[in-house]
Amino acid sequence: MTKRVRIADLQNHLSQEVCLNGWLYNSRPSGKVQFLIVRDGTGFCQCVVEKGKIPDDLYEALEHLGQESSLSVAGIVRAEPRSPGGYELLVADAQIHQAAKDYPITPKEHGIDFLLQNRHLHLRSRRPWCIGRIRHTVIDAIRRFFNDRGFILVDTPIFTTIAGEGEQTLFEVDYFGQPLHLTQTGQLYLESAAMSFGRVYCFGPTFRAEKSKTRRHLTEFWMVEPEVAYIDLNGLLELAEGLVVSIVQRVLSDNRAELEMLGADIAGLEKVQPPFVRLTYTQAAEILTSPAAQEFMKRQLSEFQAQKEALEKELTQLQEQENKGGLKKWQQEKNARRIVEIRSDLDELETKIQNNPKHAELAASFRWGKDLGGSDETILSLMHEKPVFVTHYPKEAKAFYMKADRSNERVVENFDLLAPAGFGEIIGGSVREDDYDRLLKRIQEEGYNPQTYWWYLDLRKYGSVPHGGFGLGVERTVAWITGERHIRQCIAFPRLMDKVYL
RNA sequence: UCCCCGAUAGCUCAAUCGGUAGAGCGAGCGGCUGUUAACCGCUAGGUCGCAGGUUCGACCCCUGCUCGGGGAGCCA
Repeated sequence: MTKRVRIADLQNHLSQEVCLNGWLYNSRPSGKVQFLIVRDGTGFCQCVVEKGKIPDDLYEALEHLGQESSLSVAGIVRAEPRSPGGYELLVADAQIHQAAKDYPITPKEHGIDFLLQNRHLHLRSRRPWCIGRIRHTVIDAIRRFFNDRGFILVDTPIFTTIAGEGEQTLFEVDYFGQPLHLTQTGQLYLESAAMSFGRVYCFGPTFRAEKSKTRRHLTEFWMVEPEVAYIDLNGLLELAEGLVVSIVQRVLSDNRAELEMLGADIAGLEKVQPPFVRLTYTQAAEILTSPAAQEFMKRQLSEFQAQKEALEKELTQLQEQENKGGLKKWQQEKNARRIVEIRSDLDELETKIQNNPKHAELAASFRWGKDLGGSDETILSLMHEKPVFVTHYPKEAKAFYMKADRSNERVVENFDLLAPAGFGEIIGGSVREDDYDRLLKRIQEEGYNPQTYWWYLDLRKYGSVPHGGFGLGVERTVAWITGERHIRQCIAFPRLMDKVYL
C-alpha cells in the first residue's frame, strides 16, 4: 500500500509514490489527459491522469466523475508551478469511494442567499476554506497572546441574570420558569474574577438581539474579553494594540497563501504596527467638522466619479463591440460577463456617490455629545492607514459601568478601536467605575434595579481597585483581515436577524 | 421600526417601444495530450415570486402580499 499523505505535506515527498484521500474539486478533461483538482482539507492539488497509464475503464470513470465525489488517488509527486499548491500528482491508480452527481455549487458565481442555504456544502469551497483557516489562526493567536502574558481563562456563564449592554438587545430564555437571558458580555462576571486572579479573559459566544440587517452584524458572534486589575486607560490601549498586532502578524506568517487566494490587502496588513493612531472623542469630532474632512470627502467623491466614468466608458465600448459583431463566441461571453460585473460595480459606486454628500454633511454637522455614527467611523478610519483608537466619549453615549474621567466629568475613560480602510469598529473597552456611590448612581440613572446588581456593587465594597478591559469581535476581526465584505462568511454557521439557515 | 433596490431555467444574469423568453455555468452526449472558473459542437431544461388591476395584448405599467439584498438607528 502506498503511503497516505496530506496535500500540505507533499513538499516532503517529492518523486515518491503517495496516496491522497480527498474530494474532487474540479476536473478538466482534455482528450487523452485529464487534470483533476483534488482537495483533502489541507490544500488543493492538481492530479494528472494520462490515458494508457491507468486502466481504460478507470480513466473513463474519472472522466465522468462529478464535482465533490470522494476518491483516493495514488501517484508520483512532482513540482509543478502550474498546480495550485506548486506540486502535482501523476496518477497511477485511483479509487472512487462515492460518485457525486449534480453538486449544487458550481465553479461559477452564486448569490449570498443561495450559498448560505447550502452552507453545509459551501464550507468546502475555496473562499470559506481560506477564511475558516484564518479564523482558526486568529483564535489561536488570541489565546496564546493572553496565555503568554499570565492571563487566566475564566469561562463566564451563557445564561445570565444581568444585562451588560442595554436591555433591548437581550434574548430571553425560559429557565425552568425563571426568565434569564443569553449573555451579551462576560464582562461583569469577569470583573469579579479579575479581583481573584488579577488578569483574566473569557472567550465565548455572545448573543445580541439587535435588529441590524447589515454586513457587519450577527446575532450570535464570538468575542474575547480581557479584564485586568490595576490598569489605566493607557495600559488598556497598549494591551489592545499588542493583541491586534500579534493577531495580524500570526496570520501574515501562517496564512499568507490563504490571504493571497482571497485577494486580501497584505500590504495594508503589514502596516499594522505600533503605535496606532490615538484620538480623543473631542479630537475626532474636531477632525470630522474640519475643512480637512470635507476636503477628504470631496476627493473621495471625485475619485468615485472618475471610477464611474471609466466603467461607463468601458461599458459603452463593450456594447459597441457587441453590436458590431464579428466577435468569437468565447469573446462575446467574456464581454457579457464583464458587462454584468461592471453593472454591479456601477450600482455600488452609485450608492457611494449618493451617500458621500450625506456622510459629509453628517460629519460636518457633528455635535459634541453624539455617539460616532457608522459613517463617521468610516471617515476617520479612511483618513488613517493604521488602526485608530478613539477615547473619552461623552458619558451620555456610553454604558453605565464606564468610569467617569475625574479630570473631565463629561466624558468616560473608554475607547473604541477602528480597523483601517473604512472597516470600522472591532474593539470596544473601558476603565470601569470603581467607586461604589458613583456606580450606584449610574445604575439608578439608567433605570436598572440596583438589587439585580448587588454582587456587582459588592466588588466596589471589598477592595475596589482601578480596573478595566475590552471586547474584541472575532468575526469582525476576521472580516477585516481577510477583506471579506460579509461578516456571515466569517463564521461556519451564521445566525442573522430573522434568518437561521441551518 | 424606517428608507432604497431586487425576484426570469438547478445557478449567475439578459430581453430595446407593452406584442407569450435568451446566453453562460451546471447536467447529458461527442471532440481535443498541459489545462488553470480550459476550450469547441450537439441535447435536455421555463406557470417570468404570489394575488389582483389597466390593456385588444403584460416579464415589462399600477396596487397589495411574500421572500431576498443594501443601508439608518444600535453595536463587536
